[in-house]
Amino acid sequence: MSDIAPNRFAQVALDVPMAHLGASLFDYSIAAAFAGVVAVGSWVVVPWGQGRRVGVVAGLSDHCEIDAARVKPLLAVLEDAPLLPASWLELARFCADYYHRGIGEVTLPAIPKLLRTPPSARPRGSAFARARERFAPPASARAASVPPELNEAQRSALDALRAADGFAVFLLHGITGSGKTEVYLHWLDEVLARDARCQVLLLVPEIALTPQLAAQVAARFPAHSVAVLHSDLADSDRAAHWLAAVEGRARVVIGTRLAVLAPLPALAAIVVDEEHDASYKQQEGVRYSARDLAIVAASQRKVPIALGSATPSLESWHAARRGRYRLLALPERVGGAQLPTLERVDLRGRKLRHELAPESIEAIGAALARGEQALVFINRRGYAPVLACESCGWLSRCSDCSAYRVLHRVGAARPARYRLVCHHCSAEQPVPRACPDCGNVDLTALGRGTQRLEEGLAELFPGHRIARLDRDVARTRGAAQKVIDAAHAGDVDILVGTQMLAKGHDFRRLTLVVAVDSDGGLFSSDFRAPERMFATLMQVAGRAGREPQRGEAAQRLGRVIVQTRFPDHPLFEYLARHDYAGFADAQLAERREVGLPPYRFQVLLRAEAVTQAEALAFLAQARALGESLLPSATPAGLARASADSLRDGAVALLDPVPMAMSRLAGRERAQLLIEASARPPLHAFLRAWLDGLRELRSQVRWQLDVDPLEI
DNA sequence: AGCACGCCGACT
DNA sequence: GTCGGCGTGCTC
Repeated sequence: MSDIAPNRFAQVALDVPMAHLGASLFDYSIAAAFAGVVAVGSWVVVPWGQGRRVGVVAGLSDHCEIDAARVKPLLAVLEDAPLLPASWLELARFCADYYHRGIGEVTLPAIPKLLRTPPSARPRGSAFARARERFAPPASARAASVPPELNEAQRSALDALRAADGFAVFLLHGITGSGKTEVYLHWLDEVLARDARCQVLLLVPEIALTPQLAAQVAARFPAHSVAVLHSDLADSDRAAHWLAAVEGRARVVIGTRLAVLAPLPALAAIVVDEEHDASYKQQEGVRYSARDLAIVAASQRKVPIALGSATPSLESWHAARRGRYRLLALPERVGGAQLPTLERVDLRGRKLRHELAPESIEAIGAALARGEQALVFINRRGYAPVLACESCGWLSRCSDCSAYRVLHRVGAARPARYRLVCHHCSAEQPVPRACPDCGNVDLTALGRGTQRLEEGLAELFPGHRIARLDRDVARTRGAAQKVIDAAHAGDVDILVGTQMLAKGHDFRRLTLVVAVDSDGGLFSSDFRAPERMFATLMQVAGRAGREPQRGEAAQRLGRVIVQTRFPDHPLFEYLARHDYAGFADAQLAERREVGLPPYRFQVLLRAEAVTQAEALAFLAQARALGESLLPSATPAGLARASADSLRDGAVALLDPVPMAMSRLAGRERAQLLIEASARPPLHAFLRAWLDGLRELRSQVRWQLDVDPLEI
């Protein structure tokens, strides 16, 4: 067996926060005692500086890269731990390469903390044994549920999915209420039945909002154990569910973006629900897109993947239009329900009461009179976005961010108590008794958020039950669910809230949706703002009038009122026609015209420092370095206009600029945009550039964001 | 990021 | 005479 020299060194992946160093693979020598035990995928304990750490063996070799004198020996192999599959290391390697981070920065954070603590630092006994013992799949909320009959469109989507052999990407475009979830569940059920050991992965944007989803899935798959993975789990539960997934004991894994990096040895199919949702993109550390990684995983594992949405991301829509993804359409609501009608209310020159136009107030009153529910949507939490002194012009600016502190009502005490809160750095302060600049005691709350709207609605509709749902309400464990349950039970007449209300809840008595301020995304400097706004409004609108109510032959038609100052904006035309495809195609045409994703690939180099000048100086230096690495055919000082005509394969570095939120938590931030028309030359450039940037040894903190969502 | 080692002010 | 300020440099 061994005419080959034995492997004497292990390349160990460690999570060492040395971004500027670049590497995260370290060589350790393997003592004879471990020679037969250590394999690629083993968990090992290694010395690190003064202490010890758990790492993952990513490679074995008979020689090492550094001075033999510096190499230290492996201290232990965790034999109780499951061998991490090669397929997982392959995905992690892709992730590390694509996002230009160390393999250890990708692999180790994907492992629950409890399982990667060096054994000596833990109480006696194995963390693995405890985690195995602890695993308890979510209890199904009700008895095994009977799958509902599928309609024709759902059946033909299911037919396409079940015919998939090997890797294929499906984009399931289903309007709100068209029963996408049923299609996934039927499909996954069939996949699980085909092979008694295989596993399926279901990714959702925010599991914390829908704890009932796990119960629903558990009820549909009573024969299979379900593991749930998201960041709100207690450490011990996270370890238990993760281990059950890795060891193949859990056959259904449902989770948020972090679940895409769970090692699933027998993966057979993936679903990404609400694939357009921005929360799939990690916004700190390794800034990966879980949706994109899920597609890579499916491709590497040669399994089918379904992306579902009523408003797909333009990236996915484009891929479907090009034929790279297979488009499956669910154009109708289940049960023959009609889509709501959409009306625009022109706010220009109107007298508003509590931010509501007379038409909106009248419509809410009419819905209430019929015993129906209304939803009032406003994407701004708190009481008022800013506190102002009208005599001297003082505004409640945050001392650490380029933003205003938002006036928040705190507690339920009477009279009301308030605080000023920064939504960016979370800094809080009491409301000043008088203007800090001029001493004026009459400070004015400008504008309205969810809390003030709730107050206004109580005044407009006395005697009606009003409930609010936003991130502030959801902060209390179980509170969001309580509001949702109350709404379902019919104990709420008017729901007020942010987009949190838009996600996936069916309120059967809800027939009216009022979007209070819909203009935020129309003229934003962020080119993705219209896409996000369209998706949010479409989703909120989709809450209205979904299914015929009990004892009713026909469904009551839902009604959506959009309050706007730009009623003629094309976005609303598409929205009124429920024409996602028209909107998406128009947006794509614009993006192609000006050279934006998905026609162009973008990467951001972000920098933060004590002063804006330092951050910009670093980026200027980085840019000069970058220009020197590019072929001379690319002229230095390329401006946006000429970047539009980026020739094939070229990479362009734009001017460093302060970020839109230039100051955050006391640090000044700036960024430099890199654009390219093809990925391979872009990534080749980035590799060379990053080597140079690390050499700069700058004191400025910097990071790369590949495929940034917010610019 | 930690946590060393390494040279200059106020204390038992 | 020491305890300790945080400046720079390393971790296979």
